Parts: sequence; C-alpha cells; structure tokens
Amino acid sequence: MSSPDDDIPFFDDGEPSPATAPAAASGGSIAARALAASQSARAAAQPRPNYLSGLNPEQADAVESIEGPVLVLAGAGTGKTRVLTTRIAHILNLGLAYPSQILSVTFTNKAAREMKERVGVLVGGAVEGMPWLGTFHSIGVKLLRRHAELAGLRSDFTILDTDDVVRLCKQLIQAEGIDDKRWPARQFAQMIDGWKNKGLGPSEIPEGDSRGFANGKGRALYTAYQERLQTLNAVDFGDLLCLPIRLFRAHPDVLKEYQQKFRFILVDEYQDTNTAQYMWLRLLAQRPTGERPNICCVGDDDQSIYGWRGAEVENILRFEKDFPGAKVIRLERNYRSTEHILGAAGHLIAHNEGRLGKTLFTEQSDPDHERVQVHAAWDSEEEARAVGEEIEQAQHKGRKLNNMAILVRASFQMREFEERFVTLGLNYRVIGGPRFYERLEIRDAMAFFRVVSQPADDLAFERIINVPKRGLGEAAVRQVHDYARAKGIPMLAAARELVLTDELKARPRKSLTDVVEMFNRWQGMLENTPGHELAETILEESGYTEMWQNDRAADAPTRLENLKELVETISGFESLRAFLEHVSLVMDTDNNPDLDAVSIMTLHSAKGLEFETIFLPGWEEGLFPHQRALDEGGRSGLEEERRLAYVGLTRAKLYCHIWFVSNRRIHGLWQSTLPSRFLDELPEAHVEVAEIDTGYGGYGRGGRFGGGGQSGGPYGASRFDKAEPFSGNYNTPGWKRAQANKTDAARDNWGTRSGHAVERIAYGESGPRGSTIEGELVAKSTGTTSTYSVGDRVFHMKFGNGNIAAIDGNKLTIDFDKAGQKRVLDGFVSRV
DNA sequence: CAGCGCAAGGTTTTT
DNA sequence: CCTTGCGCTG
Repeated sequence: MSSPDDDIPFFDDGEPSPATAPAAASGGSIAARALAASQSARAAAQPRPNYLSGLNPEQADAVESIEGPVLVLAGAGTGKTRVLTTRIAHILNLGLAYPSQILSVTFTNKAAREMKERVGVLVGGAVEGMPWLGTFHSIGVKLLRRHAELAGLRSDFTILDTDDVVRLCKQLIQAEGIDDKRWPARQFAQMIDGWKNKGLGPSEIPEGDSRGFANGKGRALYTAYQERLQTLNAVDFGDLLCLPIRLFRAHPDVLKEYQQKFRFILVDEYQDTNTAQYMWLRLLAQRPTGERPNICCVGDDDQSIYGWRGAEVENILRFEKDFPGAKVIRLERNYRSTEHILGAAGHLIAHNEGRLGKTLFTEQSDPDHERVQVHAAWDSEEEARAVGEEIEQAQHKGRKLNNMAILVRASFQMREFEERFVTLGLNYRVIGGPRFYERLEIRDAMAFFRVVSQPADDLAFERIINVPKRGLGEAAVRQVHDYARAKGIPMLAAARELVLTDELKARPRKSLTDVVEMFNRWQGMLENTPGHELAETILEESGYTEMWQNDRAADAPTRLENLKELVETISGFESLRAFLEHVSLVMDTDNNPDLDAVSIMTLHSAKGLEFETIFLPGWEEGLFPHQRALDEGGRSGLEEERRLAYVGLTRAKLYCHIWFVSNRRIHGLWQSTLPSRFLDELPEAHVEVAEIDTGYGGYGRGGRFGGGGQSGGPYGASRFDKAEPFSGNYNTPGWKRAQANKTDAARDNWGTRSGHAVERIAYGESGPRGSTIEGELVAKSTGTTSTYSVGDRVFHMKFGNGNIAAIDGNKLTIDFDKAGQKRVLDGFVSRV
C-alpha cells in the first residue's frame, strides 16, 4: 500500500511521458514494438528468455499473446498463477511498459501478495514493486484517495467495515421510526451491499427492492445512508468499487488519464467478478486511441462458487462478446492430481450446462494410483471417527498431517471432527471464520485509533465513548449525538463544546471531560510519536488494557494477547495513520507452518489450495447440495453446488476420500439422509466404493429430488439406491485393508501420543497461537476412566475455571465459575 | 449495569 | 439441540 508511486504527483508518477516511454513510439503493433525492444541491449543476447522455458505450449501462448483481449481458461492445477506472473515479467522484460503502467487485479490480499512476490522473483530487483497490483478494493481506495474531492470526500476518508455499516443502518432505521426487529439492520446492510455489487446508487435500484423493505422505505433509507456516509467522510466496501466508477463517468478527463496509463490490464479469478467490478474494468480497458484493449483475464468458470455474494459467472461466459476478437486459451494440462481424481472431477462437472467446457488431463498416470474412494458411515460421529482412523493410518505410513485436509460444506460439520481429534490427540487447524480484526477487543482498540486519527469518525467514537465503562450511558451519548447533529459537527467536537456548558449532569460531564482531554492529548501526539508507542499509550491511558486485566473471563488473557499482537503489528508501520490505512483492507493472521496438523475448512475457503490427501465428508442430499441452494437458486443453484464439489475434488493430489452418512442431526433432530446426487455423477472407472461397516442397507429408495417417489433422477438411477449397494463389500481389498489397519491403529494408540496442538487460523474465540492442550489420551483410549477426580480444579479454553462435579469415563461434568455446569471431554481441560 | 431468562434461528466469505 | 442476542428486572 505504500509504494513509491504514492508520493509522486498524478501526472508524473514515475512513468515516462509518451515520448520517452519504452518502445512507445506511436504506430506499429505491439509485436513489432516487442521485436524492436527485444533487439535492444539486454534482451538481445538470449533469443528466448529463460523464464519462458519450462512453460508448456498453452502456457507459453498465454504469456506471449500480449496484444488485444485474451481470456485464459485455467483449470484447477494448470499453472494459472505462473502464467499470470510470467506474463507480467514478459511485458516488463520486453520493455513494453513500466511497472506503474500495468494494472493487475486480484480478489484477495493473499493472491496479490503472492503475485507480487513471484513477479519479484522473476524480474529480480529490477522492479520496485508494482504500484497497481492489488485487490479491486485496494486499488479503488488508491484511486479515491487521489481524487477524493471529485467523489465528494476528503482524502483522509475512513473505510467502514461490516460491523460499522450495520450499526449505522440500525441508527437510520430507528431514526425513521421503523421497527428494527421487523426490519433488521443486518438485512438492510446486505441489501445495500447487493445493490453496490451491481453498481446501483439509490436512484437506480429496482422499485421492487425499494418497496420490499420497511414498507417502501428502502430507497429513502439507502439515500439517507449515503448522505450519512458523506457527512462522516466515510465509505463502505461497496463504495470502493462504485465511487471510482461514478468518478470516471463524471470526469472523462480523469478516466482518460488512467486509460492511457494502464497499457496492460490483468485480472485474476475473473469468474468471481461482480457487475460493479466488470463495469470498472470495462471503463479502464478502453483505449483512448480506440485500439483493442490489452486485457488479459484469467479464470475458471467451473470454479465459480461465489454467485451468492454477487459474482456473475456470466462475465466470464460472455467474455468473447464483450471483447470482440478475443483470444481464448485453455489450460487443461494438470500438474496436481492423479488421473482418477481428474476423471472423477471432470465427469462430475460435465453435468453442468452453463460452462465453456474444458477437460483436465494429466500425463502422469500410474496403475498404482488410488481411485477416488467413497465411504459410507452410519452417522456423523462414526464419520468423524473413521476419518480420524484413516488419518492415523496415513500418519503411520509416514504422511504428514500438513498434507491432509478435511473440506466441509458447512461450518457446523467441523465440530464433530474437532471433538474427535481432540480426544485422539490429533493436531488440527481450523481455517476461516471470524478474522483477527473482527474480534471485539481489536475492534475496540481500532475505534480508539480511528477517532484519534480521524476525529470525525462518529461511529468509532460512539463505540468507545463508554469503554471502559465510565458512566456515559445511553442518555449522555444521545445528548452528544443530538448536539452534534444540531450543529452539524462531529460528535467529538460536540463533546468538546458540550462539556463547557451546563447541559450535562455533573457525573457524565466529568467523564466526558476526561474523554475529550484524552483525545486532545493523543491527537497532539499523532504527528511525532511512533505508531506503536501511541497505540500503547492510548490503550493504557484509556483504561482499556486495565479493563481486560481485571476481567476474569476465560478469554480475557487471549484478548490481552491479541492487543499485544496488534501493537506489535503497528510497530511495522510508519505511523498510526499508515497502519489504519493498511488494516482497513488487509488483516490476516498467518498460520504456523511448523506445526504438523490436519487442516479443517469449508470448501469455499479451500479454493486455490492443494493437499496430498483430501477428505470430503457430508455428501448427502440437503447438505451437499445444500437444500437452501436448491430452494433459492434452482438449477443455477445446483450447478454452483456442483462446482463446489468440483473444487473439492480437484484440491487433492493423490488421495481423495468422500464420505456420506445415513443419519445426521440437523437442528437437534436426527434425520435420515440420502446420499448426494453428486455421488451418482462420479464415473465408475475412477471410483471405488470403499467400505460399509454397518448392517444398514437401503440408502435412499429412489426419489433423488427430495422424495419424488420415483426411482432415479434426471441423471439416472443411483448405485446407492440399491438395497445391496456395495457388491461383495466384505471381501474387497479396501475392506480387508480397513480391518487390518484398524487393528494397527488400535495397537499404535499405545504410548505414541502425548499431547496435541490445536490451531485456529483467524478464528474467533481462539487460544493463543499454536496452543497445546495436554489431554490424558492414553488413559482414554485404553478404556480406563479419566485421571481426574471429583473436586479437581480445571481450566477449559472456552468456559474458564471450574470444579469437577462428576466423572463418566472421559466425560466430565464441571461447575464452571462463569459458565455454569457443562459436560465436556477431559481432553478439553487442563489442571489448574 | 449486570445478570438472568427467553426467543429465534442455525450455508458458503472478501474486501 | 445449542448458541446467540436481546430485553427485562433487581
């Protein structure tokens, strides 16, 4: 975010003027220019730069097709990132553009970071970072900061996150006298987000949308919301896309500058773009001279899994129409998975209609490769147990836990695995969930910082005005709020004035005076105090740190730890301001790769990752495909679910084990379930039905689509429909192996394990990173009772301290000081 | 303002 | 069934 490009005026930001631009003499195709350039000094020596060697023909084509629009359909594991980064390196190497003339957008910060690194490696130190390589949002911020006044903002505007937005919506809804129970702020915030994904302002939303919320007040509320943002000098995430679009449309001269500037545009994960992002790209891609745009979009329509949050697969399907004369290059040569995994995935995805069509293949076939395994289990508990066993077996064969992942459809499925792994003492890490900066203590701390650096940030001010509790209740806050509104000034300024009057009662007045003085002092330090020092001062002087030190809740130490981590992070930045700028867009905690642990995550968060072994549990109708996707999305909903299944399968390099259960507890009630239709869509040739270990037959009796009664579905009868689904199941090698391994596993339980570690990546109520829970695991697995006794004092990560009230095997009933009586497994607690 | 009790809702997630 | 969030009360 702090690139050299930032400090240089817009019209001269480190790029050559047209006259001195490399090979930029007007006229002549890019190819001709490239030729000219390649004949120039540094490229002349080698006819073919070595970064090109090692690319396969399709990849090389994608890298070298520099002129005009190009769509690279990059299947899973076909070297997409390599193509993208090499293409950038190639453009730079040919001298066709300076780094600052390449616009390269990704969706996630992670992808942007990775790309920067890899380009850096390819071109060596020659490139001082690419100023316009980033996410849509971060580039949006950059544009807006430069042209803030044209968008009706000051350049130090704040970026509100979801939490702020919801609170703001709530205020507006209540101000309108609307019942916020009947019309929840969260829902309205989502609607706004949806509109912004489509690039719609308040006057452009469909009439139906407006009428559908709060008895027709949808549009009025949206208008009020935008007005409020403006007075707050704030934007939401959607604005980071929409405001640049508006700005470009209203100021063609500005647009033209950027169109000239960006000679090359690269877009990653194009299948995930929403309408606003599409419009944004369209605007920038037009060449002022009318030439064909040099835009290269890379994506995979078969991996489009974000339709529910506004992504339009149509964008990628329509590419050739949008960009006439576009060259389409397919990358189908896969370097990740075995022929069986690719065969299974390819056959499955072929059931989708809305796709451009691609078939992945590999040149590394081997008769020894294991086919995709399908396993059945009685219920989710057995499923978790069996997967645990498989993992242990694999571990005994010398495979690393780091190379294994469990990918679930819905996060509630994770729990069962976590519980099982805790009792087994198997290290695992959960990926996804609430992020670091969404944690309460981080958000509070950030609110303090925001008010200091941006005194007009009322949302932040309101958040912390009474934190820690200083007797400024609702009445006092309301008073400040109303005063601020009446005078049209920010709340902090209002507070400053208000304490000089006698409008407040004595006690709140004193408190508020203190608050105002604190902020005055901190603001005075802002310019000449290092960020982390100031942050520490703020947290100390405000009493915030102390508040948590005095809190006896189980998670208080973790929260203090997080605050410490926050301050440490800040020390890596020039100033508190620079940090705030960074954090509003980027904030991910890194994992600890040293710990060998199984990963557990949702299918969605697995996109882009790969593991040697993949477990895919929960392939049942209603869960996967998810009932709601079917109900709300119809055919396209089903197709997106199928793409999700495809993403899951193609994560695996060598082993892929799918599971389904016959009974699953949903909302507390046991439901008997049918195997997923996706199982029927897997090709026999690449699949092996591995095991059945209950006497239960008759998985499903026809009626694939929710009890239609008719056998089979649109895709024919199911192998799993038959009462005897698994022919000769007890004699298959798989079954025998499973039995043998079970014995191994049981034997190996003795003594090998000592404790285990649980890691949560960016997950809410987490312990400190890489924390270890010592469980009495050997005792547990041999069937003896827990080593604890009634009355023991123990600590639980989530519930805090408590006394053991009763013991039942490894299950402890504990009276927690705070949380009351709970039953927990002894693996979850430790002695105090 | 803290603590309790009750009601509702329980797919997927980034920025 | 189990968690979370809100509202009411002492």
